[in-house]
Amino acid sequence: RIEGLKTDPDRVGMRKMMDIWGIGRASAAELVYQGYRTIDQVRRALKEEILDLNYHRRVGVECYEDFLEKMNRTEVEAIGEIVRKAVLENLPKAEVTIMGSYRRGKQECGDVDILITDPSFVRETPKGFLGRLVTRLEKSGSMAFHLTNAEGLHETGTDSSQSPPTEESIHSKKSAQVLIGHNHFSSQMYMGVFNSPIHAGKRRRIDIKFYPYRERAFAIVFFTGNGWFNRSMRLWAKRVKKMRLNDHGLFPAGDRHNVPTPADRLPMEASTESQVFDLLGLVYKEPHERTCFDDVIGKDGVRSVKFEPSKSE
DNA sequence: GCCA
DNA sequence: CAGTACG
DNA sequence: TGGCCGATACTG
Repeated sequence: RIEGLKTDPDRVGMRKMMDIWGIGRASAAELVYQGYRTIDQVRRALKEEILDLNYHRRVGVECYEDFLEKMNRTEVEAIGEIVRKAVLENLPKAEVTIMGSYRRGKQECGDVDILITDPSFVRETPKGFLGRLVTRLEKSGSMAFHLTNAEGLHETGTDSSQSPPTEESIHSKKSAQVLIGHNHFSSQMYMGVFNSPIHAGKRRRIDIKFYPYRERAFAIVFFTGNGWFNRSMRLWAKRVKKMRLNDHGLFPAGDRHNVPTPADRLPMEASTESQVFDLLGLVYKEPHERTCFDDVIGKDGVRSVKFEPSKSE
């Protein structure tokens, strides 16, 4: 099925299918192979039960147009404010900040990214907080759909609050992944759909993440982006500094013996973005300057970057 | 699909 | 595990 | 032309 689908209509169809949240290359190719090239064809097939999609994808289809629409900063701020209030009700000392393209100063934003930290939670996050937060937002009518099941989210398995996309269930499977290997950093992340407080009926994508206070500098860098800037920065960290960067910290690259569990190998400490750049020997860039791969520049040096592919290992 |  | 997502 | 981040996080 990866064969002769090279015609233009197929390319266009692929494009459209991939515009559905939750549909990537593989699934789009499959849909096109099955003859679906427009959102209306998908909706019709869904209604006639000729086609079946999982819950998250049904939400994606349901909100297709809304998700392709951009928001202005005022709307993003309005949504951020609603979330901030809800957070402060329970954690009065929490810091709630709008990240993503909004923080980079863009006039038009595709979604709302919210970072939550609290000086009271230095190395952990309040268990189940995000789930409870979202449940409250749901009760007050702000949440339209959930795209992840944050722990602490209205337990009762299949909930009735979600009506729209053909009902079914969302049973949360307590995957046996609770072994080692997980729980390393203990952050909380949530992805969902918010009812616009500005444009009635419009649904907006929202991501909310709660990080331990001591990880905040790294979390801020990550959540500010943009994506290419992050990738470039991580590549620099690995190739030039022999370290590994992610949203939880900057760590010395582990050897093969060392098998250091993230918990064991202590990360470099940083409490501000500037410190993260310093640790990496990079010229500090304001959020609005982080627009592409080449915006990552070494302090003492001209080279934008071309960090050698370090042939070995 | 993006970019060196 | 593959697929998708986030920046 | 050929690589391409994250010991990412989540779902099924």
